[in-house]
Amino acid sequence: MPATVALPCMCASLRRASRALTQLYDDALRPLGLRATQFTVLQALSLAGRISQGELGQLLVMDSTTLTRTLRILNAQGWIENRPGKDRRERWLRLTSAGHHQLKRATPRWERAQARLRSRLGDARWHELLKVSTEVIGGILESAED
Amino acid sequence: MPATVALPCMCASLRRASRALTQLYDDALRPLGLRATQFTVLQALSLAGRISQGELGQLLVMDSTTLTRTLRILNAQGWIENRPGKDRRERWLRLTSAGHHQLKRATPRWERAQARLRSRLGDARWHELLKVSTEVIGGILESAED
DNA sequence: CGAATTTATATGTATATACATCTATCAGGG
DNA sequence: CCCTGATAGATGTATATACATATAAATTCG
Repeated sequence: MPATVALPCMCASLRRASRALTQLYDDALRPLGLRATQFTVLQALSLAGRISQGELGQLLVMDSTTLTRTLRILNAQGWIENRPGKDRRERWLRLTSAGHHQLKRATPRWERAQARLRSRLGDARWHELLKVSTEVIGGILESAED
Repeated sequence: MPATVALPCMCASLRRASRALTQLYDDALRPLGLRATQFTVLQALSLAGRISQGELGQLLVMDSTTLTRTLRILNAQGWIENRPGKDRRERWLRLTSAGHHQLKRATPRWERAQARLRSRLGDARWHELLKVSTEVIGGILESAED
C-alpha cells in the first residue's frame, strides 16, 4: 500500500479525502442499493423532520437545485414525501415510513463503517476531523459574504 | 449567516466541507475557465513530472477511469501530453508548456484562496485539517486491504 | 511458444454537483 | 388591485465520479 502523499492544496486534499471516505461508505451501503449521498439525505431528514428543500440545501451546503435530482430518486423509491407548502414555490420534505424503514435498515452498516474508521483513526483524530470539517465551512461562508 | 450544524456522519461532514471548499476555489479560478479539479490535476502533474494515468489515480485516490474524462478536457486545451508508454497499455502524462503556463496563470488566484481560507481558519486548524485529511486516507486504504 | 490470466485504460451508464436560465409565485409600492 | 422585483424550484448543460464491461497488451504457466 503506497503511503498517501500530502497535497499542498486544501481543496484537493479534502476532495481526495472525501473520495476515499465515500468509497468506504458506499461499499458499506451497496448491499442496500443506497449511495452515501442518499443515506445522508435520509439521515438529515430524519434529524430535521419537516424541512423545505432550500433549508435542506443550506444544511448540507448543497445547491438546492442539486437536491432536486437526488430527491427525485428518493421519491421514486417511496422514501420521502415532497409537497408544496403554503408558499407554493417551496417544497416541504419529510421521510415516509418506508423512508424511516430504509434508514433503519441502513443504520447498522453505517455504524460499522463509522466504527471501523474511528478505530483506525483513533478517537482524537476522529473528533478533530469531525470538528474541523464543520468549522471550515464557517470560514468559507464568511468569505462569501464580503 | 446560519451557524453550520454538525453532522453525525463523517462521510457526510467531509463531503459537505469539500462542497464548500470547492465553491471557494471554483469561484477563485472561474475567471480562467478552470475548475478546482482541473487545477488539481495540473498541479499534481507539475509536482509529479512524468507519471502514468494509474499512478496519478493512486496519488489522487481517484479511479483511473475517472481520470480519462478529465484528462480528455485538459488534453483538448493543449495543457497535457498523453502518450502510451513502453507498456503500451499505459498512458504517460506530463504538462505541456501551455499547461505550465496555464498553471502559472492560475497559481496567484489559488494562493489567494488558500491564504484567505487559512487566515479565516487560523494556522493551527489549517495545518490540522491538512494533516488529518491526508491521514484519514491511510485509515481507509488499510480497511480496504482486509 | 501458446493458452489462460492479469492489467491498464476506454466506454457505457448512473448518480453527484453546480450554474444559467426559465417558470411560477410571492412581496411591496403605487 | 396591478406592476415590478425578488425568491424557490425545475430544467438544460457541463463536469466529476465510480462501477461494469470491453479491449488490448503484458505476464504466467504448462
